[in-house]
Amino acid sequence: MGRRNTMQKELTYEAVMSYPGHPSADDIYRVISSKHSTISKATVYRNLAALSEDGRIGRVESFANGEVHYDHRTEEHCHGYCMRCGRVVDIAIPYDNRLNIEAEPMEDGFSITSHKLIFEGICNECRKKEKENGTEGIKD
Amino acid sequence: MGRRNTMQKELTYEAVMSYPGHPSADDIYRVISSKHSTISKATVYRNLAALSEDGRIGRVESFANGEVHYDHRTEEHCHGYCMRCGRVVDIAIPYDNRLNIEAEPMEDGFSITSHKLIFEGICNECRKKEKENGTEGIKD
DNA sequence: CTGGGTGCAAACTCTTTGCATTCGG
DNA sequence: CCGAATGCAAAGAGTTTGCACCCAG
Repeated sequence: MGRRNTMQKELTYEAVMSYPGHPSADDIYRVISSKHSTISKATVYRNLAALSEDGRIGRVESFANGEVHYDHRTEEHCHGYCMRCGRVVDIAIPYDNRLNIEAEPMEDGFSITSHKLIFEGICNECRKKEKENGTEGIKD
Repeated sequence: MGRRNTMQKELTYEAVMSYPGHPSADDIYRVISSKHSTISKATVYRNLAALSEDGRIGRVESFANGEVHYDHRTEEHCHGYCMRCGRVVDIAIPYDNRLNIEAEPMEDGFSITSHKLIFEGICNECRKKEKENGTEGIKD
C-alpha cells in the first residue's frame, strides 16, 4: 500500500533540492534527463506529485500561466511571479500568516481552509535588462 | 487602430454580465452558442480578452487548474476557489487592499506591482452535499 | 510474488494562432 | 476601402492517463 523508493524518485527529489529557485516540472525533467536520459517525463510528473503529497518538497501554483512550480522549502511562504520572464521568487513578507481567518464559514457559506498571497511584479534580472535597453517606462 | 463593436463582442459582454458568479471562457461560449450557434470559441476567447483589457469585465485567474474566469464586477475584490467543484465565489474580506506594499523593490530586487489574495475552501453547495452524504470529516 | 513504479505514446484541457473571408467605421 | 474581427481548424503548452513491462519490498 505504501510508497516505494525508486531511483527515479530519488533523482527527482535531489533535483528539486539542488535546483536554485522554483523549478517547473519541465525544469526538473531537463535536469534529470541530462544525466539519466531514459527517465520519462510522466515519471517526473508522478514523482513530483508524490513527493509534494508526502511533504518532502513544496508545491507552488497559481501563477498567470497555470504552471506548477516546485520548491525545496516546504514551509509556507509567499512567492512573487515575474510578469516578464515567469520566474518565481521568494518574498519575505510578514503579512501572510497574519491573516488568521480560516475555519469560519463566510456569510455566503464558503468555508475557507487556506489562502495564498501572490505577488506580481518584475524580478531583479528583468529590471536590469530593461535599464540596459533604456526601456524604463511603459512597455509590454 | 481602435476596437470595433461587433455583434459577437456584445453577445460576449452580455453573457458575462448576466452570468451568475464567475464563468469560465467555456461557460460563456456555451451560453452564447446555445442561441447563436455559429459563434466560434476563438472569438469568445478573443472578445473576453479584449473586454477585460478594456476594463469592461473583470478577469479572475490563479486557481488550482489554471483556468481563467471572468467577472461582471470590475473592481478589485477577493475570490474563493472551491477545492471540490472549482466554483469561484466572491469573498467579502476587508484585508486585501490594506496590503499597501507595492512599488518598493524587495531586498532581492523584486519590484512588486500587484498582489492577489486567494482563498481556498469548500463552497456552500459542496458542504451541503457532504452533509447529505454523511462524509463530514476526512475525505478526498 | 505482487502491486506500485516506469516508459512510452496518446489523450486531455485550456488557450492561442494562422489564414482566408467578412464587415464595421 | 482597409484593417480589425470572425470562423475554422490546427497547434501549443502543461499535464495526465492507459497499458504492458519491470522491480522494490
